[in-house]
Amino acid sequence: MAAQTRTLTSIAVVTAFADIAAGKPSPFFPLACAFALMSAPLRIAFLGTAAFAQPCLTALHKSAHEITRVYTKPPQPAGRGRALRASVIDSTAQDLGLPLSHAGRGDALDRVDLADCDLAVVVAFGVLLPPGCLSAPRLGWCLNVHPSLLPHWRGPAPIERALLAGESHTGVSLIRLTDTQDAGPIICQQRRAIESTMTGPALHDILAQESAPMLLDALARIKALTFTEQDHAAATDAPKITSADRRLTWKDATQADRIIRTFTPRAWFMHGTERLCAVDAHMIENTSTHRVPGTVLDDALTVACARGSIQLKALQRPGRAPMTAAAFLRGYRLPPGTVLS
RNA sequence: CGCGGGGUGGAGCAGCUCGGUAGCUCGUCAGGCUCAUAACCUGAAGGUCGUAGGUUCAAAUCCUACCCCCGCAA
Repeated sequence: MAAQTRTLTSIAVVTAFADIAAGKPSPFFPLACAFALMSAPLRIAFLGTAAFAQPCLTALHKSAHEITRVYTKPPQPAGRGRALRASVIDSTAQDLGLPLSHAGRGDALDRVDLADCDLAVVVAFGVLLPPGCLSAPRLGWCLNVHPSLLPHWRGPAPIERALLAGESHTGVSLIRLTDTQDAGPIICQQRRAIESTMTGPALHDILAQESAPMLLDALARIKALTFTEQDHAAATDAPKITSADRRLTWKDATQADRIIRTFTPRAWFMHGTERLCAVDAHMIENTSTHRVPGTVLDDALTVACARGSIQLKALQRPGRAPMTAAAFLRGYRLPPGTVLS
């Protein structure tokens, strides 16, 4: 495939130039331009860690481009028991048989050598690249995939922040890396509507899937790409998610619904000393209950909020599996009048 | 060795501290009531109590090891 493309390009270009040199219009000229713009396969270094990066890595591997090396964060203590766990990209790269290096904070990052590739593609890497790396690839820059419509939601949690803010749209941006996080000039963006029932994990997967063809398309046009400076004045922040962000407050049913959808199944609240997770819910609009926010209103687990109310459809208590409200109530007392906090 | 919870008929749970006949809310099946029903009444089927050892006259319950599931925190 790579060889064929190169050969066709050569033939078209040579023929076109021969014609032009001979002083006659060439029918091959447009073809030559097309092939030249399409460009040959690239040698690419891939830097990624989180699951969001997986579709991009897989797509690159299937494409004509050559992945010179995959860089990912070293295995970190994670999960129960704090055993070392390899990143998603770590295991994916191994499955695909790609050359793999670990690069984390500090000196491990110095081992990132981008001089051997045409371009570095950075997706959900989780580590800021040292300034020296940014221009190291042969093309002189690094490409970053970011799951938001930059300059909105710069930072580590753009998907969640967009959903929590009740945005009607978000999307994926391809940018050139600069020394300021997520502030580089934009190559292209793809908008994506956020339906009222969208959940965080679903949106994450959708954007991850959609980013792969965007990336391939940009690589195919690599020599014709244009860079548009971000409107820095319009930038918004998407800080890391904390446990407090996932807690329900019963202030506003709309906001409670967003929190549950964004963080399902990890949105939580307290019942006495028990910490319960709200897995799924249905917002009930325009109901002014005048009850203490957090009060259970009926046998169907409708909970009063200061504004509106919300019905919990599925929940989970610590140590137990998630279950429907009906199943939950069979073994857990949560009668009307109970106040949750 | 980060902290912690759990595994009991098909579902969700109680029982374990203090060993002594398998319990609750449902579901399923059969029958009844009803114009009718997801409602109500009556009855029935269905369980090696995660696995393997140990202690004991006797283990869901106490002891040991192992398997599986989950929450927190990172």
